[in-house]
Amino acid sequence: MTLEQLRTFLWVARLGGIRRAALQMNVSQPAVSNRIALLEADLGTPLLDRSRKGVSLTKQGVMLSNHAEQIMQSVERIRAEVVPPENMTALLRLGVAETIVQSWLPAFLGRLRATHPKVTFEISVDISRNLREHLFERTLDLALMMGPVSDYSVENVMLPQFEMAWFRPIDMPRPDLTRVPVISYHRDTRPYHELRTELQQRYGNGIQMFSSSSLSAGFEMVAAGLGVGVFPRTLGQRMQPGRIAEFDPGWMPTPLSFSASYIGHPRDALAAKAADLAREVAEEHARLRVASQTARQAFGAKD
Amino acid sequence: MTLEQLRTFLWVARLGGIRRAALQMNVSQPAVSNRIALLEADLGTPLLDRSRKGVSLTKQGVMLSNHAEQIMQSVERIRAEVVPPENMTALLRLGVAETIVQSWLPAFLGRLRATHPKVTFEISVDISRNLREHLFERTLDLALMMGPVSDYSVENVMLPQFEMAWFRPIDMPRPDLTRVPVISYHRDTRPYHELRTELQQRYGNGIQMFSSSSLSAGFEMVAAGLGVGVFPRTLGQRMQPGRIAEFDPGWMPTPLSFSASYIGHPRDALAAKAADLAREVAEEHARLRVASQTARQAFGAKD
DNA sequence: AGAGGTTACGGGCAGCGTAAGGATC
DNA sequence: GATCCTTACGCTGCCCGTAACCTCT
Repeated sequence: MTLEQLRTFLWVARLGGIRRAALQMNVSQPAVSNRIALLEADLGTPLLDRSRKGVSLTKQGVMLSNHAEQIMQSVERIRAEVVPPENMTALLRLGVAETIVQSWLPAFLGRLRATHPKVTFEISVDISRNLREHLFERTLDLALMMGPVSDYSVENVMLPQFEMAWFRPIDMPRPDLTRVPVISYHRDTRPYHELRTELQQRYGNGIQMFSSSSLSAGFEMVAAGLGVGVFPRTLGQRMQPGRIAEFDPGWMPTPLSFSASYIGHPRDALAAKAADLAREVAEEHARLRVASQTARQAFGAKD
Repeated sequence: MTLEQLRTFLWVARLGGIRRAALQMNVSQPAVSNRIALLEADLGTPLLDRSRKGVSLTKQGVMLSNHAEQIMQSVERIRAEVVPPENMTALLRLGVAETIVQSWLPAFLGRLRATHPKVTFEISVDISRNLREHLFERTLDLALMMGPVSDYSVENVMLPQFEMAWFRPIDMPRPDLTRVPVISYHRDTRPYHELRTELQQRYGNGIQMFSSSSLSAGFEMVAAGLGVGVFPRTLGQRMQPGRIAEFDPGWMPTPLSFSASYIGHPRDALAAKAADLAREVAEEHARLRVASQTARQAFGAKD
């Protein structure tokens, strides 16, 4: 019996197929077949029922999987507790929503890199819907996205919310929402849809909306006078300083709720640690923003 | 990280030396060295402190050993619960006191062989003192011996006691203990010493004792008229039928207490199972003996 | 026919034992 | 110098991937 055999067996059990496990583990399908065969020979009992399409566990297979899960949990704990963070060598496939990229992602990566210098990153920026999908496909280890993901298999660490604000071009003092386009997030995102619903309720169907999958492009459009924007307040403070200004049409969209989400089963200790660090950094960032915002408001009042 | 590395690490930790672990595991000493080195490289942290004679665990080593113990416990449970007994292939090094050999060992081996046909035995018959020693040296997996062994590392399953009885040659109606030798167990056993002390207290130093490391030889000596014997009652009933008889000099030695003892750490599931089976068989055997003895007494009374 | 699993087979490399080389008492 | 561990170095054998084969729907 080897850990590799047990790990392989668990993937076969979880995914319900040798083929799928092989794909997941980046090895050939016969290799997986062989590992299972060796494990069965070692234990002297069949573990898989190969009668139907794919495979299912035998009674012994079920018992084994329980104990094997325990073992893998202990292994994870070893990797998390015994290995000093600065010697952790791993790959963290990180999915990030653009709002995060534009706010505290650099700070987060810096901190993570400082404590875990040997961990390599693979960062993909995408809309939360796709990130969630990749998380389920297990092609992402951790997603910093609009959340939480309400699925039993996913662990969510809640992050500070982002308050939304209206932005106008600096030379458009009193925008009329029924006449200028409203620019916001990508069409397939939740804030876009909430905004659209709200706008329709308030102003009817005449509202024109532009969506941008790039936040900086969205801000650029506002700055260029193409329309008004609905974006997180903290982003507006630095994306186009001097070219845009906040305004208040009388109502605000609901704040954006974010989470650091990762698959809980099998648990990835690094992802869990990184998620906690993300919360830490994000909360610091939120405090700083509030402080600087207060300062700015104070300054603005004087101005 | 492999199970073999963890298992090796635990032996090194337990025995406090790479050399000792290698000896225990029947591999070369550099092989153990290398396994530890690989494990340390994998975890990116030293696990052993090699400054002094032998080795001691670092802080990380202690943490690892806790988790590794957990893992090995799970592995043991797999071997015990998932593997069907009839497919268990293992070596059970069994140490047996001769009293057991002469009473229920055959029945025990038969039952064990029936439930665990693929387990091979290595049986050594010796006096309990030596069996205990070999248990500590880990050259025995299970000892059926006079017990219990009062050491924190040893698990004891208590077995039925053996009542002692006095035996005389059939043609020596009223033996005089001050004039005929008393024959019993080997000189280095507890019953021999208890008997000797008791005899000295009752009859003074004039008593002559013969000891035999072989029970059948002891009985043979009694049958041949060399002296009287003190042996378990149930054995006398069949060792020399017709040539010896019980008699009562007015007092009886204390019964012999037996146990099935095995090392509890690391736990050997097969040894534990076998110990339970031993208790079962021994208790059945005791019940049968009592029954046949009652029958015989009834017959004797009629005779 | 195609999806999913097993068997067959050559090749690479992980890990073993032997033997020699430090370090520490 | 004795004891204990590490390093060096061939060699074996395990396990992988490729390819062909089997077996269901």
